[in-house]
Amino acid sequence: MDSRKQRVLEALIDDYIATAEPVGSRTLARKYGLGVSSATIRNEMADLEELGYLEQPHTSAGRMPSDKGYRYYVDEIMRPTRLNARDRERIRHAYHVRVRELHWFIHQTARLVSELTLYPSMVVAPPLAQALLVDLSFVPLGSGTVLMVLRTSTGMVENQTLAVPDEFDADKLWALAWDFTQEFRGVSLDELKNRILDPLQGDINRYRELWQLAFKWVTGRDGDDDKVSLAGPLNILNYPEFRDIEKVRRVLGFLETKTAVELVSRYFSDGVQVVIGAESSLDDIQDCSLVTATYRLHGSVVGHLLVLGPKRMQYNRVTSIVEAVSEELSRALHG
Amino acid sequence: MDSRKQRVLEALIDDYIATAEPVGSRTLARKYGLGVSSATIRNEMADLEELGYLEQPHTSAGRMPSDKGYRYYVDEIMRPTRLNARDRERIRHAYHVRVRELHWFIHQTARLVSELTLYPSMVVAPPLAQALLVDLSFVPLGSGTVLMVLRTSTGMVENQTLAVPDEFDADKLWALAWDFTQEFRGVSLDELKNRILDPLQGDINRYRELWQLAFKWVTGRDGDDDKVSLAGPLNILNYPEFRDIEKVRRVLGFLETKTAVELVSRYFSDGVQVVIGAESSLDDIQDCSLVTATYRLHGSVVGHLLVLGPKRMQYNRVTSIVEAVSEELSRALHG
DNA sequence: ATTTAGCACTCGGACAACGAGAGTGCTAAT
DNA sequence: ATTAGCACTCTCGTTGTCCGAGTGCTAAAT
Repeated sequence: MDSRKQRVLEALIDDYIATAEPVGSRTLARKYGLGVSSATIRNEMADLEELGYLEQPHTSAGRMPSDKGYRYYVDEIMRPTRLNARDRERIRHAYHVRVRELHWFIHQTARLVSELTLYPSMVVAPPLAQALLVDLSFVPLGSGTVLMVLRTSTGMVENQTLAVPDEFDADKLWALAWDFTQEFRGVSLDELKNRILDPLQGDINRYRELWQLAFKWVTGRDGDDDKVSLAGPLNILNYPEFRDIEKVRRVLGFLETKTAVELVSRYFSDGVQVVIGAESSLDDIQDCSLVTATYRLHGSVVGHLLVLGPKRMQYNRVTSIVEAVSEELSRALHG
Repeated sequence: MDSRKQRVLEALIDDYIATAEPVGSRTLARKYGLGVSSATIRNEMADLEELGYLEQPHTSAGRMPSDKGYRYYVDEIMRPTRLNARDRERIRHAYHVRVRELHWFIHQTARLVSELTLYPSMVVAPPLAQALLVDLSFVPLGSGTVLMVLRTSTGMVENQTLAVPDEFDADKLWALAWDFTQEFRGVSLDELKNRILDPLQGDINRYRELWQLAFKWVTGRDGDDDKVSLAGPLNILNYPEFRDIEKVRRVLGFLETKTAVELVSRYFSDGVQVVIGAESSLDDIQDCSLVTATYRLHGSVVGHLLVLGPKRMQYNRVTSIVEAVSEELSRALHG
């Protein structure tokens, strides 16, 4: 792979990304200043194909990048672009608000990323199972309902209104929450699940039912509702590779069922990762690429951020965006 | 419109609903026991077309119902079907849970309806603007954050975590919430917006900033986030009329932007309503029908429920489902 | 030893011609 | 009033043809 081959590959991928059409030698010679004739390029292309970087949909068509070609492009050729001032500003100011709710951050981030990239984007919240319980409190709302508020070490504040069997006054509830917190502070929700619910003694006994409700609620929080925020799914309809309704169904279905959560935990390591086509080994998104990044809370990786698009994705722009946003998000969560 | 025409129209619509193909006279004569020959039916069909109930995509095709035809079918011909035991059970048990969160009910309902009908479904929560403030409370979460909890007369419990300027202890917060509640109880959020924020005096003055935050939060709640729950949008991909990506984009876009909220308030009256095609005068869903219903809280209508599908919708089944669910939901909210 | 011009070849897509099939409307017979 | 029969119309799928884009190869040029 000499440097001219690289330049040919780069030009071809750039063109294919822009047009979604197989690229021929003539086009390449004309539009990109490669300084050689189309015949020479033809030879180079034949070589690149033999090496596995390009493929041909059929004999007399131009060539398009293979997964391996994209991989080489992403790893070796592509240089990160600097985002324009407008986008940088947008990212910088995205989190300047009073709201401190983790869900809000997640949601906001997904929207921001999908609007900047024009691809669908998902943000995965810190997995609750690994979070440690910080405290639990109850807020009496009257008429037999109570608001339970759970705080965890990942900064999540989850809450839910429940119907409770008896009326409780504020003091009783306060005492109960206190006891609960004392009992379980610092325990991970995952581990909590395996705790046997001690038969309660003494004073506490009267609150058994509420205690049990709380326990059940706290440990039952891993239904992945709300843990993932999806934005801009319809963006994929703008790309010609999704003209086929079956593909749309697969991809949107994939996004909707949030299989991505599981997937993303596989590309867990820090930093920006690119997954191209079949590399994900997920049938539904064989024709897609993903760009993922992690974000941090107090220095440790707690969640992921993900962009899904056609393989013909603007990798350099997307990776830049994803990197900038994940950094800004980590910074915002820290403060 | 004699009774035989009615029967022909009914058979034709039933067939068209089942097949999505224009129906010819021969098919009608063969599959439905109308007791007359295809020639007779042909004459009837010609009449029905002249009356505006049917239309022909082109000369030598069968016929399909026009909007007017569907309208007649819905209003005059169709008889409600009794749901099967399984579905009835499903609806009856849908709300047997301890969770008392309005959002949960909304979400659950949307899912239930879309799964039963196999069409996309939306549920619109009670408009906050018209709700009256019942009370506001603050829960200190430590490290400069506070959870604000708002209760309204529509049973909504909204809450949000905010970063606050100073540390507050529980007593101060309690006092502040008490004052806030005293000041504004019974005021609708809409009206509250027009209240001038009295310059605070005396003791309260110290909390000015938190007070303002709370006020801003309470009155700023009508961004329609969360007010609408959408389920099963991808169901439309199962119907052949949405083979075309442009239509899909329009309809999913319509659902995503939640224009439906505004639309639905126009069909506000109680009970189950059917809107067919152009009747909605919304370009994006010209090829769709909607079935809407209202649900009640303590006897008065507070929200809506909506199913969107192709005009070729199973009107009788959908109306039955929507009716049963909205009743069950009202019942559940009442308790 | 590379590069390039030239040329024959291949393949898909667009287009027209065509026939089959479905369905109609009309007329005449029942 | 109904129905059988028939000519007519229109769509859709198939087939054949042509065109253009693009290739690979060979031979000439640098």
